[in-house]
Amino acid sequence: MKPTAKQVAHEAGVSIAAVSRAFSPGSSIDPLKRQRILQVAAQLGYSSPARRTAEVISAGTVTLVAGDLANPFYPLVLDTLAKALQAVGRQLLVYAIPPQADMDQLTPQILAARPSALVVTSASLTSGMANACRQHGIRVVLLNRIQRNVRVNAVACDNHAGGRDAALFLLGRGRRRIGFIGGISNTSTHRDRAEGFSEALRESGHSVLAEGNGEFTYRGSYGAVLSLLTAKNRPDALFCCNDIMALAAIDAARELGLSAPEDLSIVGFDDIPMAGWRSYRLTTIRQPITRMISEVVGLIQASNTVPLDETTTSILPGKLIVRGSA
Amino acid sequence: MKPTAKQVAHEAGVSIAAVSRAFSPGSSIDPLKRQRILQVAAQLGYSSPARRTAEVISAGTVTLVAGDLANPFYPLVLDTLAKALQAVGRQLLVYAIPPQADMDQLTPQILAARPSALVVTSASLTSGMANACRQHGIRVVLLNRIQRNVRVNAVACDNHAGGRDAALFLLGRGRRRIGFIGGISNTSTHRDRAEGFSEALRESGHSVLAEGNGEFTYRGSYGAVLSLLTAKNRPDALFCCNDIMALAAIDAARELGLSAPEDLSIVGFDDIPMAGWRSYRLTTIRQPITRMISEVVGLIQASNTVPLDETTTSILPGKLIVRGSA
DNA sequence: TCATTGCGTGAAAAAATTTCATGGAGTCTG
DNA sequence: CAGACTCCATGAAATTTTTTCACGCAATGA
Repeated sequence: MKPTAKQVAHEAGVSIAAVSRAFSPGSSIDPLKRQRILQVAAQLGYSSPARRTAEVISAGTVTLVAGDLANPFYPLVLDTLAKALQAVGRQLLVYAIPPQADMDQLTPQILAARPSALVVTSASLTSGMANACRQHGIRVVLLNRIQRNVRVNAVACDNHAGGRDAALFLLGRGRRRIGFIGGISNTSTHRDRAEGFSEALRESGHSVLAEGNGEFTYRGSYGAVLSLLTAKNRPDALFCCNDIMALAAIDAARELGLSAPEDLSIVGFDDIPMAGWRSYRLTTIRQPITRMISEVVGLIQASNTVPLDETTTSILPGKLIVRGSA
Repeated sequence: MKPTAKQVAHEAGVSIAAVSRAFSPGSSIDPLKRQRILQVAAQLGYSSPARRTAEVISAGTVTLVAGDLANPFYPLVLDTLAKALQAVGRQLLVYAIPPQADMDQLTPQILAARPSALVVTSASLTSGMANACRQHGIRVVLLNRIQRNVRVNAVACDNHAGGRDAALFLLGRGRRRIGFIGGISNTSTHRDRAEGFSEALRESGHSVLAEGNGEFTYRGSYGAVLSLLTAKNRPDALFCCNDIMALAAIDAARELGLSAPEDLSIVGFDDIPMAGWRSYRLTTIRQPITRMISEVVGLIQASNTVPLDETTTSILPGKLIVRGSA
């Protein structure tokens, strides 16, 4: 009836001991053999007792690998995700990793906990990690990160269109000397927003006047904007790759006695709570967090019906929220 | 040499099967008997394989039960804690629970994951939970929460002294019509800060002019401050129980054409990153997050040497950071 | 009062893990 | 380059643990 290690051993042509070892992390066994055994075991639906315990422990838990919690957008994501999972009877575990840390170092730990799914918002998912997850039957969802070289699920805001919208809006406001404050250049959020933005400008016969690197932080953006605004050919508009950088831009402008929207227009991206605060009234592209999280939860919940290697990419439209800053 | 279930069974006067069952969650066994077996097992240093697996899984992991992630102070805590734990080779798991959710519902899930320690920053720890943790050998540290009815470790900023400092500072600035914007009244952070504040005023022969309830949120505070500032006897100073409420106070004042520090002084509590932003320059009491987290990590690391029922309460001094708002 | 149901229990069967002895691949050493 | 040595993977067997099974006891309901 219930599959046993003996059956798996027979099927895989190895000893029972080998099967046991395949399921005990850290025991001495050829990785290839382990892989073969685990595959056979998966086919027969076999789990070792230890594995079953682990499954019970982690039943219904989802692991979030989050970086850059200094950006208020991500606590917001964390909060929303936690609540959404709660609503479907699941729990959220968070690995908060420092921005520069290597995700591969975390891999064993994350896999050992056997989450039913992995949601990644940190910088990058290595393909090694992705493969390891596939092998262990862990569904992976990239949130607000698109990675073309790896076959995983992804949910993101339409960053490209958002960038376009920002450009068209600024042009519509009559701005022509338009600057751009970027984040970290090898992230998809930066790349897509930047591309959409400059593409739309180009199509309208314009181009990006000046560029600064704000590193996705307040401080980074503040400095970058100060130098952009004190340069010879001062921009009359700035599109910032995320909201904290846009808020920093407003503050940097104020430092120079300039104010938005009179002296320059400023547009952000994310729509974090502070964007609506009275001292900023930031015009920004709102990411549809609730819908994004719904998608993520949907993908996770589909675990039972949809095969693991059938991956989906959801690109949800953002929305331009016009407030006072542009 | 290594203790076995047989020995435990003999010692406890039960069958081997019973020992096995005691270690499998959800199996049919008298809770009292389970408890007795677990106790004997602990004495002999026995763990079932399943339990050992669980221990490996959760080795070095600390669970953070966090509420109110909308207050940027807590993501900051989360971030700092994650990095501190990383530095000592541990990992951080976060249960993000909605502010109003019942922690007792989470208890089984949290205990099943067998974290080596539990850090709680959410509203309240029930004594049932605390007892369950003690029984399972899980060290509990309350962070920024003091609870006198439960014997657990606690690390917090000296909220009482912080409240006093705020009061004395405002008096020193010549303010006399001093208002207070509170958070949620049954939290120790609210209570201690409010008490320290009004106590210091009283000792100097003054008193709190008016009180508003900001519910620890921007929106709540904004409304409360608006009504306080449009009332007959307008305060010339406000002490807000945390920083987002203080930032809301500055914004509400601006809405009425008033500005800090000219028309009124505003002091916050926490020193979140936004407090230093140019548009606010909030004078506030800085919580020593790094030191607090060090203490927390120290308490967790002491697991091996210090007995579980020896609890410590660390109250660390905050520091008044004078910026522009008062 | 008497089924009936559900739960806890130990003995025994079944299953899994660990130990042990072995052999082969790689590596250092003379 | 041979020989000794180490390291690690491996299956058989011993050991340990889990699960099944049958039973007994208490609570529930007709």
